[in-house]
Amino acid sequence: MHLSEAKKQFISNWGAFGTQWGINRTMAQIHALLMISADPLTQEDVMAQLDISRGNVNMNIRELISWGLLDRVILPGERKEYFTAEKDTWKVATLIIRERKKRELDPMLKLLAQLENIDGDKKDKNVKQFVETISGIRKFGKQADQMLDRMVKADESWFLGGLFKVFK
Amino acid sequence: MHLSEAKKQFISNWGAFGTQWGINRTMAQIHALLMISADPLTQEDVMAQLDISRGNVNMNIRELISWGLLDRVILPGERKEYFTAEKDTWKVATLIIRERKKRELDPMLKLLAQLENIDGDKKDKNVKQFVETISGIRKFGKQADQMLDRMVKADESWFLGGLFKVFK
DNA sequence: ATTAACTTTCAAAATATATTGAAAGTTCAA
DNA sequence: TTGAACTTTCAATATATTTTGAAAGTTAAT
Repeated sequence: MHLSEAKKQFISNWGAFGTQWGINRTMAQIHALLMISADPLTQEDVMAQLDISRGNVNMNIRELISWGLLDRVILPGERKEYFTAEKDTWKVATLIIRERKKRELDPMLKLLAQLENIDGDKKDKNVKQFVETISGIRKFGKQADQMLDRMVKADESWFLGGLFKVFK
Repeated sequence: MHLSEAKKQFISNWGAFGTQWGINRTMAQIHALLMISADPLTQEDVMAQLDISRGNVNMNIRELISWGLLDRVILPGERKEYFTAEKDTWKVATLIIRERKKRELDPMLKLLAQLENIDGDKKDKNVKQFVETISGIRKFGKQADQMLDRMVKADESWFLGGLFKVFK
C-alpha cells in the first residue's frame, strides 16, 4: 500500500473510531491528518485534504486547540496561521485523559457523592440497593480517578516501556 | 434528597454520561434503572418508569443482554420475562472493557499493523512521519490492550481494594 | 485610513441517530 | 388447535448532531 492510500485509510478509520468515543468524526479526522503530516498545515490545506467546509474546519480546530492537541504556528514571513499536532502518542493520550477526566469523571464523582446520602429507611431493600449500587460505582470511579492521575503525572517510559507492574 | 428523586437524577445523569462514551442514552438509562432496582423488572416496568416505547425498550434490552450486562429471569409461576442487571461494579466494568476491546481496540490494532508496512521511500519525511505516528499509536494501543487484559483477568480486590502498584 | 488577506460566526440545511407503535411473530396453557 | 399473553420487528417519524457557506469581523501592510 502506498502513502496516500494508507493516509486515507488511517484518517477515515480514526474518524470512525472517534465517533464511538463521543468525539465527532471531523475533529478526529483533522487530528489524524495533522498527526501524520510532517509539516504544519493551514486551514485551507485541511479543507482541501479532507474536503470539508471552512466553518467546520475552523470550529473543530479551535476545539482541538482547547484540548491542547493542536498548536497554532506562525511561519516567519507568512501572513496566515498554520497548525501542528502534538506528535508524541503518550502526550496525546495524557492530554485526552486529563480533559475527559475533568469534563466527565470529576462531575460524575461529585454527583455520586451527593446521591449516596439519601434520606430514607436504610432497611428498605430499595434504598439499600440504591445506596449499594451508587457507592460501588463511586468506589470504582475513585480508584480509576487515582490511577489516571498517576498515569498523567508519570513518565512516558513507565507505560510505553512496559516497566510497570500491575500487581503488588 | 429522597429515593425517588435520587433515582431520577442518577438515571438521567447516567444516560447523559453514556452518550459521551458512544452508548445511547436509553441503553444507559435502562442499565442504570436495573442496577438500582432491588427486584427484577419486566419490559412493561421499564417502559413505565422511563416513559419510553415498547420497541425501544426491547431493542436496548437485547443489546444490554448481548453485552452480558443484563440477564433474563423467569419467575416461577409467571408467564412473562423479567430482567436483572449485574450489580457488581467490578464485573460490570470488566464486561464493558471486554466488549469494547473486542469491538474497537482489537480491530484498530489490526489496521495499524497493516498501515505500518507501507511501500515508499523511507527517507521521505512524509513517509517517515506517517510510519512514526502509526507505530507510536500502535505501541501505546498494544500496551493498553495488555493492561486491560490483565485487568479483566484479575480479581476485583486487586483494583477496588487499592492493592495494586502502578510503579515497578 | 484603506483594503486585501485572513479568521470567525451562526442560521439554515443536511445528515445521522434514536424512538415510536402498530403489525407480525412466538409461546404456551387449556 | 386455539387464542390470549407476551415479544420482536421495522418503516415512519422525531430528535440530535454535524456541516455548510455567506456575511461579519479582525488584522496588518501600505
